[in-house]
Amino acid sequence: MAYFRSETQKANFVQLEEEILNGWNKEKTFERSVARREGCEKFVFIEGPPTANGLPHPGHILTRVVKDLVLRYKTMCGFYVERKAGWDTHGLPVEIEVEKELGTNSKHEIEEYGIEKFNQKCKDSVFRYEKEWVNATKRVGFWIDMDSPYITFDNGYIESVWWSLKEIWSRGLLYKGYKVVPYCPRCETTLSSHEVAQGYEDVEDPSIYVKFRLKQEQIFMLAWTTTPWTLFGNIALAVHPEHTYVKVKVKEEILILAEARLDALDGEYEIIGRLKGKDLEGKEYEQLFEVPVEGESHRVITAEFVTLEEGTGVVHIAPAFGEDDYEVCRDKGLGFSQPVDSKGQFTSEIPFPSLVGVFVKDADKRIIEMLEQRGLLYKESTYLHSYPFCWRCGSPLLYYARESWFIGMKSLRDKLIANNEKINWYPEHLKYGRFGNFLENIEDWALSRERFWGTPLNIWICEECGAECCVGSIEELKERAKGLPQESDFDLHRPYIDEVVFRCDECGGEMRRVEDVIDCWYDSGAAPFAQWHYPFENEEFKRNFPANFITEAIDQTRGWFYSLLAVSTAIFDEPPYLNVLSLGHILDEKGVKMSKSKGNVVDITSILNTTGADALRWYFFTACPPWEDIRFSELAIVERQKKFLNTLWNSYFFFVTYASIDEFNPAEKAIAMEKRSAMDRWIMSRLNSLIKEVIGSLERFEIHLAARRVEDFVIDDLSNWYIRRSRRRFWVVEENFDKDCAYLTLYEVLVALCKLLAPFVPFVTEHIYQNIVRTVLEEEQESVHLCDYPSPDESLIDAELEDSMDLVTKLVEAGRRARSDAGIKIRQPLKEVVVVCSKEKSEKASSLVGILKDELNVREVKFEEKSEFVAGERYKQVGIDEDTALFLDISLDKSLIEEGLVRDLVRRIQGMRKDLDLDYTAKIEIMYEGDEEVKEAINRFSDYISEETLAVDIKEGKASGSAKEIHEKRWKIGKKEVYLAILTA
RNA sequence: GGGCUCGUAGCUUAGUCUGGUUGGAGCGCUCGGCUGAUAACCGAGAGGUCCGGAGUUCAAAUCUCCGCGGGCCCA
Repeated sequence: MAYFRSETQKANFVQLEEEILNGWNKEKTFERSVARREGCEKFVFIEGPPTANGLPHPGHILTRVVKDLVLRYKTMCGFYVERKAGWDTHGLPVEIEVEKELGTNSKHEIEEYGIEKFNQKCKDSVFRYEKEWVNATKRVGFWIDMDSPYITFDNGYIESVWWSLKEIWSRGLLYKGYKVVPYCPRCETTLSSHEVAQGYEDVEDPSIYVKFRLKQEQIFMLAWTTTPWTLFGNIALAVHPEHTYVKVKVKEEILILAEARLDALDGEYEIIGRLKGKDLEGKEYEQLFEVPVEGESHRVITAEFVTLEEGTGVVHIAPAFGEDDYEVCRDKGLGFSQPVDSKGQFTSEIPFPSLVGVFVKDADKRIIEMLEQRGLLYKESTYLHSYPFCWRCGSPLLYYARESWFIGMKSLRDKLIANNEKINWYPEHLKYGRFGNFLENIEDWALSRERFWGTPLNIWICEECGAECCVGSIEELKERAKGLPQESDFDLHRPYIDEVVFRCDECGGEMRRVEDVIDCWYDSGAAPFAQWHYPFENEEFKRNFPANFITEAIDQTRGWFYSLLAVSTAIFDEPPYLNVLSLGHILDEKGVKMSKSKGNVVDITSILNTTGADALRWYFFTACPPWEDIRFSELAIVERQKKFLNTLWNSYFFFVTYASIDEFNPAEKAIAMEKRSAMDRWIMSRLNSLIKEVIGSLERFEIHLAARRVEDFVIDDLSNWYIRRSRRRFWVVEENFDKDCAYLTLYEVLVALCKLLAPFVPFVTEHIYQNIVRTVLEEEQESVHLCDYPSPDESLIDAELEDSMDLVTKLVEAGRRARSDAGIKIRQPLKEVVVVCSKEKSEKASSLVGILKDELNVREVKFEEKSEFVAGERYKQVGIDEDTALFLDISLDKSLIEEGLVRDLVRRIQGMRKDLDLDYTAKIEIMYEGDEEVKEAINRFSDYISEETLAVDIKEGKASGSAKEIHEKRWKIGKKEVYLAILTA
């Protein structure tokens, strides 16, 4: 009875994977793999939540399989690895998708449409492609709990976020300020940096040099700008404290500018004085236009950001229209002026009635004219630079100061840096590179968004006295807001929350919520605790913090990787994760980023349906280091499958085919390793060396090295050497010890390989495991994914033996080359090969001499020392290294020729068996016709021929009759004509 | 425009941190061999300005600087 199910030589991976998926589903294998480790040391993972309002992209799939590999590996290593899925559901990108659908173009239109309806649409849209996400996730084998995911729009999640914001607020870190943000005056909305990045275009803007007259002196500061309209908001002029400035006489006027920027002047000038920038500090100048200003203004200040690359070294500062401008004015305690409204039009604050209500960019020309008239324009030209435009409507964006709520990250800078110290980054350069630099220069977090679909900012302000109150829980909300429905399903989103009004504790006035929602990056940054509804439900969070591992693509460095660290540092002063793997992106075949607009996004689903998930996974793992960009190639996926998965399959196929024939049962055999052959000990040694390397690489997230090592092992060591060299041992008909050793060794290697590869290619390994383990060893785990990861058995690693095999391989290669050079095919037996080498080497190789003999098809292998061997003419020589060479005796005699002829005949008969697709065990009869030499050779070697070809009878003559099936062919072997026929029942 | 990163045969890549034999593989190509040996395998061959330039050094794919190109982030 055969113990193993027989297989087809060609695997149908797609079908196999679907069967395995069904099996896992039925057996609850994932759940059991997690549960089995309950109580063990935890390996905490946080899923970076995707948004399901679009289809999953190849990059998402890559991230998912890398996560899966690591989590499966850690589970098999004995860790308790829970995996909670998550969905990111808030934010501007969601709103924009809905706006597209509704055809709205501004906030105003949304309000008209109704916030309630709009938010409902947003909520509906975020799971539009949930099914596709779930299917793709399952199909690629990513084991994650999608039945109880965390969802950022859930009340419980929002409540945790609120709690955390209140923590921050009560420490005085959540404050209201102004932020200069890119703003579309037509859509009346701020844009995210991502949107802004999409809209840069090269444009020509005016370039003007403006003269600012110093008070009490007939001297002008010369400043340069490309945005004349911002001059109405001018508050200060900035110079660099250390650079040299010059007073120059031009015609009748005295101008001040940086010495290094004298090029900016036209015509003749005379330098009449030099001074440092800091010497100019505090000088007051006359306002260009009479615009009301709150606070101090119109004096010269110093700033490090002033450069000498363009302009005059004197920078016009308008805090309402520039981020640097705003910050420097704030730092120096200067005032503020905002003569532009939210539509980008001048307000009545400016002293020119004809410009009131005019769009700022349209006013440039007239402003220049007015300067000219007042004699304040030094010169005018145009300037080509890149400027951002609204990606939706094409309007030029304005940098515009808006009221905004901030988290004071700057004051947490040292803590952020200290916490980053505790994190291992893969690749390492990010730690102090991109990420570290970012932390060094960290800015306060602009948290609020003047939008609709997001976690509402939980701050209420008294309309009477301005008192602030931050609500940290639903409980607190209900307490404060009389008349709020007490049922628990009150939706915390806008617009409902907007209607909740408090009574002010201070003055009894009405408190209303700040209308903003918060940046959705804060939502996902809160995932470590909010996914467990901490602190309202405590236990899970405490066991799951900090996380051991997160991984996402490189673009998350300043995204989620940062928001996690920022939130966690602000609230717990702990790093939220200890290891972070940053993945590269997937580019198309030409190395260009995949994007919808370019239409070069690959359809992963079709690859999964035609080639399979294991092949895709293996490609991702082997293609390059995980942190580098992959040039995606569908052809390469198929190639790797052919190369690796097919070879693995064929090794397995070879085993089950012969193990079935021989009714081999591993449960009944136990043979100590030292009793097995050198070949067996060698492959086991290689296997254990491999296990060691794979574990080492995986611990460093060098997934590509681990995978490539296994691939080399399977193809070179196992298939092309061990199995090829050992196959005759399996063909022996009768029971014998050596055959048992071979079966047992191959079996053990395959089982270990299954476990080793299970995290990489979970489907095919499960399939193989089910057939070769579960069928015979019932006490074993029911799934390969429930097994322990292999650990290397050092006692089986024999470095010396591996060395010797290396040497033999080299000798074989040399021998084959010698044959090739001499034009003698391998089927032709030769008399001897002489290896000239050191004594040390010959001792090494001597135990493996049988392999050499067989591979090179020679009757004898001799070892000689260099000094003692003189090669005759009949030897073909091939050098190996300085003191090693191989000499092949290429002389032929009658018996060698005859033996060669016999092997040729056997080869033909085997070919004919294959033509008929005969069963491996089917017996045949042979009939032949040929000359005397053929007849003699066949007679002399009839036993050998019968054994090799499973012939029960060999007769001379032509086949005829109808009792048997006849397959006949005429062959030319060398110069001889031979007729061969095989007869089968 | 700035920061980080990658650039090695037609393609995919190892080697770069830690400078030192003749820069290794695989796919593809040419020739030969082998096959109850798997869309496989073996041997040989063609194919490299190691992105370009400069520098450091006895010696540079490797270290430094300046460019060019791709990618990401930021403006």
